[in-house]
Parts: sequence; C-alpha cells; structure tokens
Amino acid sequence: MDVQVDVSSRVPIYRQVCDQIRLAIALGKLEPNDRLPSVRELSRQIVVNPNTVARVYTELEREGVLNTRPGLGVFVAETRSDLTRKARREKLTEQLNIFLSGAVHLGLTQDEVRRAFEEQMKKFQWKG
Amino acid sequence: MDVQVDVSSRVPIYRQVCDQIRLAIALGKLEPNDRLPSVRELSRQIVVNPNTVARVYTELEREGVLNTRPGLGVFVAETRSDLTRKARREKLTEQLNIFLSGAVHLGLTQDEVRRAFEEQMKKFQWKG
Amino acid sequence: MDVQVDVSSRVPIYRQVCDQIRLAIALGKLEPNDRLPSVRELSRQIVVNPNTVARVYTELEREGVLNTRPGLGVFVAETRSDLTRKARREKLTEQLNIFLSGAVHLGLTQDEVRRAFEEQMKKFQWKG
Amino acid sequence: MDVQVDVSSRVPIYRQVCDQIRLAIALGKLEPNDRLPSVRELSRQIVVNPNTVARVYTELEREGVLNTRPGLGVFVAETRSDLTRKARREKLTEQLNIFLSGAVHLGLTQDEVRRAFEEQMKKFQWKG
DNA sequence: GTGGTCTAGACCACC
DNA sequence: GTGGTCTAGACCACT
Repeated sequence: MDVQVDVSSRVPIYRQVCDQIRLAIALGKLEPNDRLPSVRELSRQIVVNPNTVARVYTELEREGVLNTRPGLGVFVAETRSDLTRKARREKLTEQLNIFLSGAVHLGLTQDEVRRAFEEQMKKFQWKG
Repeated sequence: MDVQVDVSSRVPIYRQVCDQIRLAIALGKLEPNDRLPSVRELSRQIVVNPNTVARVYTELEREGVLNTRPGLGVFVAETRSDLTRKARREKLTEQLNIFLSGAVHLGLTQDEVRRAFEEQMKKFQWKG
Repeated sequence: MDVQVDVSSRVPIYRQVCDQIRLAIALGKLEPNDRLPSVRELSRQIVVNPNTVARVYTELEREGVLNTRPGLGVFVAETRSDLTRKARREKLTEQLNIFLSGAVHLGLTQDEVRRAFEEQMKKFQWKG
Repeated sequence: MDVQVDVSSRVPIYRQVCDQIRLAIALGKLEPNDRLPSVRELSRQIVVNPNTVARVYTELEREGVLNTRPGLGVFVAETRSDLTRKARREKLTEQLNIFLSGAVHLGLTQDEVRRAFEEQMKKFQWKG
C-alpha cells in the first residue's frame, strides 16, 4: 500500500485516498480479506490527520468496498453488488461520458484513447 | 445549445454548465468561432443565477476554451493544447484508472465495458 | 422538524438524528423537495456540534434520502431504489427478525405486536 | 446451539452472539434451565476469543436472561420482565417506527411488508 | 448566507 | 492495540 497525496490538488485529500484504494483493489493489488494499514499508521505515513483517514475508511465501508472488524482493523470486503442490472448500466454510461468528454478535451485521437483503454483494461481484475 | 441543470445533483451548478459546454464542443455541436448565448440569455434559459453563468464563462475563458470579444459576445476559441504530449497521456491514464476501478466494482465483465465504450465513443467528435 | 436528542443514550447522536429524519420522511411529515434546517440552525437547535449535524446530512445524502444544493441548503430527495428486488426482500427479512426478536424479548404476545404493527403502519406513506 | 459469527459485519462480535442467544430463547430453541456451552467450549466452536464469550455471558446475566450456577455452568433464566407495561409498549412503538421507515424507504408496498411480517412472526416463540 | 473539508485533540468501545 | 464518536475552530467553494 503506497498512497500518494497531492495537497496542492483541488481534489480533496480523502477523495484522492479513496480513489487510490479502490484502484488498488480493482487492480488486484489488494485482495478480499487483506488487512489495510491502521488509521493511525496510514495517517502517519501520508502525513494527514487521522480523522481524514478514518473518513476514507468509513466511506469505503459504506460503499461495501471495505469492512472493519472492531479492535482488529480494516479489511478488503468480498465483492458484491446489490444494484439492478439497469442501474449498473446507467452508472457505467454516465461515468463513460465523463471520461470520454475529458479525453476529447485533451485533444487526443480516437485511436490513442482506444489503445490506452485496451492496454489499461488488461491490468484489472475482471469478473467474468 | 441546450443545457440541462440538475439541481438535485451534488455536482455544483457552475461545473455542470462548464462540463456541458465542454462536452458540446467535444461532440462538435459547437465549433470554433460559434457565438454562445449572452450571460443574461443563458441564465434565463436554464433558470440559474446570472452570476453563476458569468462565472462559467470566466472560467472557460481562463481555460482557453472560450474567448470574449467585448461588445460582441462570447465565442468558442480555436482549439489549442498547452499540455505536452506526455502530460496528456498521463492525465488520460489517470482518468482511465478511476473509470475502470468503478466499472470493476460494479461487477461488470470486460466485454460489457468494452461494448459500452465502443458504443459511446461513436457519439463524440474526435480530432484525428 | 423537531428533533430530540438523548445524550445519555448509548446510541450515537448522529444515528439518533438520522433515524428521526428518516422517520419524518417515511411518515410524510417531510416531503420531497422540502428544505431541512441548515447545519448551523439545527446544530444550535439541538445543541450539538455543527460537524455532527453535517455528518448526518452527508450520510443521508449518500443513502439517497437527502440531497444538498450548494449554497442553498439540504433538501428531501425524490425516492428511488437501485436495489434488486431480491436484495430488498433480504434486507426486509433481516430487519424484521431483529425487530421481532426484540418484541419477543419484551415479553409481549403475538396479538399485542400485531395490533401495534397494524396501527403504526397506517401512519406511514406507502408506495403502492 | 449453533451460533454463526460474521466477522465482516459492522456489528460487534459480542453483540452478534448476544443477539443470537436472545433470539434462540425467543424462538424457543433454548428453554428456561437449559444449560449453555461453557465459555471455552463456545469460544472454540465459533472461533472467537474466550474473553469475548465471557463478556457475552456476563452481559446476558446482568440483563437477567442467563444465570450462572458456580461449578455447574450457565443456564437460561426463568423469563421475567422488569419493565412496566407502558414502558414496554413505548419501546415496541419506537422499534416499530425504525423498522417501518426502513421498509418505506426500500420502496415496498404495505402488502408486501404485511405478508413478510405474518410469515416471520410464525417462526417465533410467543408468550401468550 | 449555505455546505464541504481538514486539523487537533479528547473519550469510549472492542479485542 | 484497534476503530468510532464528538467537539472546537479554521478555511474554502458555491449561490
């Protein structure tokens, strides 16, 4: 678990950390039942207030990504999805549009984006 | 130019409008040197405080997406890109990773995501 | 909106407030698009730290019960449910078992509980 | 006595065990004067720290649900109720309200909830 | 004015 | 040791 925080970014710290933990899990760098660093440990490591880290863990627990075992620590949860198929497709399209409109705005070509997409996709842990 | 504002979204209104204007340009619905509605016009149209619209235009001008010709109105700027090729690729990868971790967590398969990706990509106006 | 907080309870304050707001909505005392008191207002009213109230609002927003319009305040959201039918039935049964085992433990009879159930149920705003 | 502990739940282990013992009594699976497994026995069986089991028994004894006969073991107490009739009705209504607001928010109809209620109620061991 | 984020530091419950 | 909750107070972004 190496987490990088950019304090000068406009993205809130707790969001940066959330994103990185989600990413690590999606990439398979963290697997179900792996233990994460303790709140105090991680807060020392990335030089951030313990409350901020606690907030990250709380938030990811509510999302079902992590779960905490009182007195033991915080662990990666088993994956599950309560969402309907339709809701999931909608969320996907929504996220996709945000991503693609950013890509267009960067002035990249369709092929560049497709290549990057295919390349990155290999690195993730897919379901099927 | 039809802009839809969702007041019940957690995304700030000014950002929603910014994103939609950028998107319209990315999709080719707005082309360089097209004139945008005036601040008052647009604020009436989408039922939003004029200050908020003014801010949107200021911000997009600062980004180099729009430019104001005093007395004439606000226009779509010629596309240009300040970012180096390398910086743009890095930004792309970063956004891609956030998008893909979300997709993995939704429990979708690689094929489902790829299909949605190809389908949505058609709708955008690419450079190359 | 009258909210009662019992500081001597073992139930955390933020949870007491959450429960009462959810209840008010379920009873139809608060309807979609009604505005809630501001964070500072409610925190003064119930004599609790503003952060605690902010936490309540954040949590209920994540649940989809409320949504906040930046600069304007916090509002009751339109109801929606992304959950699958199966997930909803499971949650219902789970909550029901907790409730019923509490009721048995109180030493009440089946009829007493059924009567209370039918009586309270009338007061809520049901979907069908 | 089969007790299932879900370590990935946010409910503390000791409460899970307490709840399940109370539930077993409510369902009539355990009757007054039945003997429970010893602390060591149960802790081995459910793979939990013996201290945690000891705490469960202490707590349930304090509540009057169990009682310890030194040298003999731990037994289910005779049912008794300290609460006044009025206090019990109030507690019932309070729990009912929390349960029903959850049910409303799940988007279920009155009939669905009533059917689930009647079905689950059969499984419990009532007083009257 | 509104809510959102972060820090600092305290106390409690759980194992 | 672990995380959870609450307070106090600061600063920022949005309308």
